[in-house]
Amino acid sequence: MGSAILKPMTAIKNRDVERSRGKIERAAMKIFTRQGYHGTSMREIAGASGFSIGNLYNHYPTKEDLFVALVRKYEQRFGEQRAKVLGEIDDTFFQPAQLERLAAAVKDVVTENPDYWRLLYIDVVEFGNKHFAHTFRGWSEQAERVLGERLEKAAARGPWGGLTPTLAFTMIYLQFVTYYLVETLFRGRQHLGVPEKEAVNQMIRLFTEGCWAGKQGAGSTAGAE
Amino acid sequence: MGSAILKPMTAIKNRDVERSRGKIERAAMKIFTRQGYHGTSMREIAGASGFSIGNLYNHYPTKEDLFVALVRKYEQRFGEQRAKVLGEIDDTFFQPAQLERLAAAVKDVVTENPDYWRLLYIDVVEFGNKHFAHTFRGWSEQAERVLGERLEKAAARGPWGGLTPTLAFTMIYLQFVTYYLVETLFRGRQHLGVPEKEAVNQMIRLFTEGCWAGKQGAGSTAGAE
DNA sequence: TATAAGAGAGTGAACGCTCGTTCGGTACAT
DNA sequence: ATGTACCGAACGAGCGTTCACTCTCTTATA
Repeated sequence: MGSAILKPMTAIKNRDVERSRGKIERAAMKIFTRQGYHGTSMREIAGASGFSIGNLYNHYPTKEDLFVALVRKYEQRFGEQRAKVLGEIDDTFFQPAQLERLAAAVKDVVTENPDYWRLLYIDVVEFGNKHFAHTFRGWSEQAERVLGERLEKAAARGPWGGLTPTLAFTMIYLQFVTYYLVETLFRGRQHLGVPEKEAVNQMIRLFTEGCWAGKQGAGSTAGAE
Repeated sequence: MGSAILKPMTAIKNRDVERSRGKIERAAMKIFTRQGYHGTSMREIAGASGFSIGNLYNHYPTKEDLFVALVRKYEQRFGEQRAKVLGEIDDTFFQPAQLERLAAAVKDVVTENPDYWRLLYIDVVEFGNKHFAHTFRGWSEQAERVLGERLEKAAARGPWGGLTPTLAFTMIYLQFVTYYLVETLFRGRQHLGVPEKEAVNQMIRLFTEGCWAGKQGAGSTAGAE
């Protein structure tokens, strides 16, 4: 109670502290994601952020605590960006034009946050996925929460057979993520052998129309030979 | 020529050398993939392999050379395994039953080689993808080479619209890989919210039948409500 | 209003330790 | 004798972390 009156300084100071931590974390992120956790020294981070080694330990008890701070910060930032992108999609998810928009959105989210994925990979190989594991549990529940109502409306619009709309959407989303991850982070320029536009086109066609020539009605409409 | 006669020892010795290197590389792989490149010391590798530090340098000029040897070895091993699995698939690729077999095969390849993927992630974050980048270029060309004839036969069997069989197959393959990678390496147990069997079932359904309720003939054949 | 006391951001030398790598050496097969 | 797989102490550099310190504000007291 009344802490704002008893300590008016904290409000001003906190802004400086946050600015310093921002500087430190920006520098740390840059180096960690390019050299890995064990390949990065506190001295490098200190030098790049413009602070002394000692001061780093005023803000973060250990090197790992600094790393964890980065994980939390960029996890939240990425989560917000993803939620924003998914929020802008209307309930016509599965129409080709809408999937094209989804692909473009995924491209932005993936290519604008390469360091988020690098952080994830660092955690996987150097910490046994200790800090990120929770992200991958209940992924579809998250999708359900964010897209639930709209997906139900989409589901009511057509025949779905045994296909679950939420699952279908998550799989399509994942396919786009994988495509752009390989293209950017793994430097597989045109890894599918065709330009991006064509690759996306093909993915959408596959997802919307399917590829099974033997499907119920198709066999009779086109010559098999 | 005649080196086998001039140097009979080398043949015998080489076997010992290969056995030693095998021991070293097995130990190195285990530690590298659990702690990253910079998080692993030559002393640890020496201890785990049962050799001295000095002897490691008789076989590998530097620590990075040892790492590169691992990359080449396991890249080849993984490539062979993948080729074997793909070779066993007959030319009815896109039938649900066949895709189910493909999913099972991908599951084996992914879950039996988690360290291959860890090595890849290490290279991405600690070496800027220096050693693995070439793997991701011309991926579909590789698929074309391995599956070419069979895919052409499959292509001749049905109507494909604008869909390229090779691309379709690669995308399906990638989707399965992604699914099992997330399940095993990223510990996202049932990350799609349903058991594996159901998830694979849904993926296959999506790929074979598509999900677009508005597709040409579907509206009239099934009740939309 | 002037001032002493306190809190805490920032510093960098120093500590104990581990790192990758080197090198003089042994043991043994040819 | 020659070559080589193997050893392990030693080297210089660099690591994460600590600590005694300064400087700048805020707050309490006179």
